[in-house]
Amino acid sequence: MRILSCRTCPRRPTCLPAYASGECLAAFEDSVRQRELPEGRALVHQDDPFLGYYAVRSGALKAVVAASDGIDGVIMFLYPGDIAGLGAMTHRWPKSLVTLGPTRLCWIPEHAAKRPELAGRLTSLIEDRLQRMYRARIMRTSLHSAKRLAAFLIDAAYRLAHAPEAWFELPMLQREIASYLGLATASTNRALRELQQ
Amino acid sequence: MRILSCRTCPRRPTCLPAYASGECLAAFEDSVRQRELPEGRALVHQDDPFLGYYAVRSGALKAVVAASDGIDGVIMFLYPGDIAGLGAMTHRWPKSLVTLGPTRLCWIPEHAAKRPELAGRLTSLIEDRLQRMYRARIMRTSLHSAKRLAAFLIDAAYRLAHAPEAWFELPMLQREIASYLGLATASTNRALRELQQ
DNA sequence: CGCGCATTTGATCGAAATCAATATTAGTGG
DNA sequence: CCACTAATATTGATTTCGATCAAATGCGCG
Repeated sequence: MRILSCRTCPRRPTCLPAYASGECLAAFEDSVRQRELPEGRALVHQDDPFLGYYAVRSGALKAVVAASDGIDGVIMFLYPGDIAGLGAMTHRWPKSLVTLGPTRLCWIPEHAAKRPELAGRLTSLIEDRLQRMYRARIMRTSLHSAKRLAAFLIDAAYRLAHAPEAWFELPMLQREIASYLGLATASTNRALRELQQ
Repeated sequence: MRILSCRTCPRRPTCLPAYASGECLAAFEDSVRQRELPEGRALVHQDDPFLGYYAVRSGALKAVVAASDGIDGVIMFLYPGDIAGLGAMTHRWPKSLVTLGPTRLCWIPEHAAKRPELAGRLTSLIEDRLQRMYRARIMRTSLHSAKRLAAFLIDAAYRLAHAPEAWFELPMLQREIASYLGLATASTNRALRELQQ
């Protein structure tokens, strides 16, 4: 009996085997391994050797980089449906990944992702990521704190609220949002309550 | 007689066919087309359909995006050896590309870049781009104006000064640097002369 | 309960935006 | 080759935003 099934996985549309089927999908499923982590654990550390991708099934993670001068910053958040490792495969992990809560993941070994049938899909996932970074970049350089935060929240809502609920929970701390947005925690807080009116 | 030869191209190490040889390289060369543009021309416009990559042989370009509210910003600069289109291929060009001076390019049609022998190379180019964006992102959120400008200049020097000269020319205007760094033109200017001492 | 951590809030300060005015450069046509 | 023009660069004065510092409040947990 197979513990894990991509066939029935609700996140398949955003995952690597989105369009895979038949033999290819079966082989893929067999090489994927599930993993579960509690809050505050490092899934990978910066400069760890890259061995495979991780697909987020539930929970969330932050990507943290330590800059040269000791400043460390949150450069992105990974939500369910996201794939970690898209910028790492050639060499090493460029950032650490830390869980923001209990998190379930699928580990996709590199050889499974590199199947020729999936090459196009992998490329398009990386491109999507690149485009998302472009958009995030504009928002971060051209908007002031309140609007910047608003843009962050809209993005988070879009990616976190899978059910069309009227509310959703943010898995990260305000200080982590602040680091991500390049603001002080105090400013972030003020912007937040300003938006709450 | 072949007008264009990747074999002898000094930029091949950073280009798509870096490690290609023999038959593959010959076929690649045959499908590439050269193109030359004067200053201030748009190579592609935002949302144009994507038909292929462009490798910069000489000159430079800026990548400009028009945000929703009319603000347009310079997202990146392309220097000789860079490849344009790494974030576009699935759909459309996410940004406009405008020459900053007379610029020579190689157009690489999509089918040529998608040759299976080059798949790995293409992926690693996209990853390099992604990593560069990560690094640029840290620098932009964690540094103040003078250091931010310094980081930009170091990057530009590294990518522009192919001959180990003691100086090099920046192909873009100060206002474009300002847009790229998310500063006012006045602040950029002040930071520049502060660095000049 | 009390400790540690996160959030909230206030007061102050500084960096950079903005506004505004010149200087410099480049480009154009006479 | 020289006005004339437009665009860019430079510089100063002022203001605004957000960082920083500091203190208080709230909260979860052993």
